[in-house]
Amino acid sequence: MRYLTSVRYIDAVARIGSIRGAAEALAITSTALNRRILAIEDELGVPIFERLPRGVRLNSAGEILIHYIRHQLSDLERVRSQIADLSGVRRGHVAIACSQALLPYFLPEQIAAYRSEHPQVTFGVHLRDRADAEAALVDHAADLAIVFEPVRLADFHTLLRVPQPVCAVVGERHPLAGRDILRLGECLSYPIALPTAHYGVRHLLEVAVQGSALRLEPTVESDSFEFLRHAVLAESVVTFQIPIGLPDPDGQGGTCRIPVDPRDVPTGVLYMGQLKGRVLPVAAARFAAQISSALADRYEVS
Amino acid sequence: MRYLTSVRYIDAVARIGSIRGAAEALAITSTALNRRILAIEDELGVPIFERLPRGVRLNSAGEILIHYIRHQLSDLERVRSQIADLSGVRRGHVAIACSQALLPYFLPEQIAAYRSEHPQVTFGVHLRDRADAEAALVDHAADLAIVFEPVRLADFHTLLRVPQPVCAVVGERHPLAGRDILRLGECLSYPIALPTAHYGVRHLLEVAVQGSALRLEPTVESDSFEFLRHAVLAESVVTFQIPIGLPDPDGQGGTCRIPVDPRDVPTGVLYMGQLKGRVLPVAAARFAAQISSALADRYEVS
DNA sequence: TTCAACTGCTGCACTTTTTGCATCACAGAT
DNA sequence: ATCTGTGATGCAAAAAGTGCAGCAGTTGAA
Repeated sequence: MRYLTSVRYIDAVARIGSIRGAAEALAITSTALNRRILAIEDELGVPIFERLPRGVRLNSAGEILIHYIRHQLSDLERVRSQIADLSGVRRGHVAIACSQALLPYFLPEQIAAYRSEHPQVTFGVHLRDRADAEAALVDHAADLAIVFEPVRLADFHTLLRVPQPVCAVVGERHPLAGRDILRLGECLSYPIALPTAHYGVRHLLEVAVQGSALRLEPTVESDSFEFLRHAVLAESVVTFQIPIGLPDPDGQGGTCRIPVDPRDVPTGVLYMGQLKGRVLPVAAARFAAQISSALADRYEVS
Repeated sequence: MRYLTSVRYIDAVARIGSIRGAAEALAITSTALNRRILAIEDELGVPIFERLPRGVRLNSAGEILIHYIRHQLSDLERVRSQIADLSGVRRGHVAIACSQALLPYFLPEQIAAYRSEHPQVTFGVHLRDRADAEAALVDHAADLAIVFEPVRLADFHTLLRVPQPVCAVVGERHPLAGRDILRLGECLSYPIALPTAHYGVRHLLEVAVQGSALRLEPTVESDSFEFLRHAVLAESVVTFQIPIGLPDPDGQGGTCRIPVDPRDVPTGVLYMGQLKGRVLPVAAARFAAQISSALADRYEVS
């Protein structure tokens, strides 16, 4: 929609933090962009950017305005997708911010399934930790967030909660392989590979050993869940992940998942949510519904 | 804001129902307006108006769009007023849809009080019956609605409820004058003047006589509360109104109000509310707060 | 029917707005 | 002091929007 170019420009300048930089990204000259901003500030009667030696930054009036602008822009997307829906075609774009566990198996399958029904819908999948995922919702960079054990929930409207017990993952020739359930102590008697500190699984494990005689002494640490899953194939270590990030229990490629006794490690929760107060575009809402039902089939949800 | 001219035009066309008519109202030529609409429809990919022999009307895509547009326009007003508030000046416009009872005393006083504090704020006061007041909220023609006993509350978010017992109003020389409380039967033994059927007070009275031996046989009917108040001065009739629409009990100009026993006539409720899900501009929100506290001082509120 | 009055739409000339180039003034980093 | 980055501005070209006159179509009354 042409008539919103000015506000798109403001959004870009706010994100990029410099008029010249945003101009380049928008493929126009800085002159045109600068003039549009001056014009808007003139109409508004107050400046919305403070000019710094290294660029511009929103002032408080600008902060108010940018919230309005981003709502306006994403509402327009919703309206367009609703209107497209009227004529039978479902189109649109769904932007998802999620944690690593969703990347290898779950989301690719779900997106493929959705796109086979509605090929006009495009997807964006962005890896974000818990705090950044909520931030992405707030500045409308994402429609949906799927995160494990989120910290704060101020602007987060929960659509779904899925319990995810922490599972030990071992190679199929590891001594623990084939067990039905494990006590945490058993796992920790072998060399372990852990995600780095700020991830949800690590947090749950830290909580678990708190006040017990057990200690977490990882031989390998990584911020890549994919690396950890492959580490158990390469050497005889135990790592911990949540079910949704693991391959199907049948026919898995050489790894073995065993739930850890919930008496030792509290069960984590995976949350799907959206920005509080926002109305999602048709495509995003329907995709969220699909995810909900897919998760309900696999796990107990609430 | 210049950049919203196109959507303002669409709003006008939708309200007026004809391009040429709207063009005249907007002080431009029909050519320009027509072209803007064609351009928007072109960008959107679908028409938003259906062309009728006598003008245009929104189609279903247009209905979706107009909701978005009106939200956008009124949100901009809120943003502007919030930004103005940052610099200390409270400006803006408050549009109120209300029933007749608010017009003679209450609203003029309240608006005068508010404007003495914030002269930059302008007001619009629109007489609407209960259904139309809610419609005015929905299409953003009003920020606040103050109505008596509203019928449906689908898009209405109640901000305040004030009980308003039905009062008999008589001239100061009427036989009933000076009483503290009246039974309905006493009133109906005199000639009565009533509001026409669809008003709240009339409705409460109709309910009251339902299934009793009493009957409402008005000698005068009017849709003007002002006329009814003056009727009791001109001849010896009894009429019925709610307290907020009556002059101060002390020093009133020749009329006398006496509550009707609530055992006979159920107490009505005055509602103040806004459009559900909307965030009001600063001025409207503060005015609503002032009204709330003013009413809380006078009546029991909930 | 016939005609007037209304509708939305369109080609062309004109006006207004927006854009881009070259340049300036300023602030921090080197 | 120099250099590199920033946003702002005068001026001319390009683009977008506007108004006039006139088109085709429908409705409703004579």
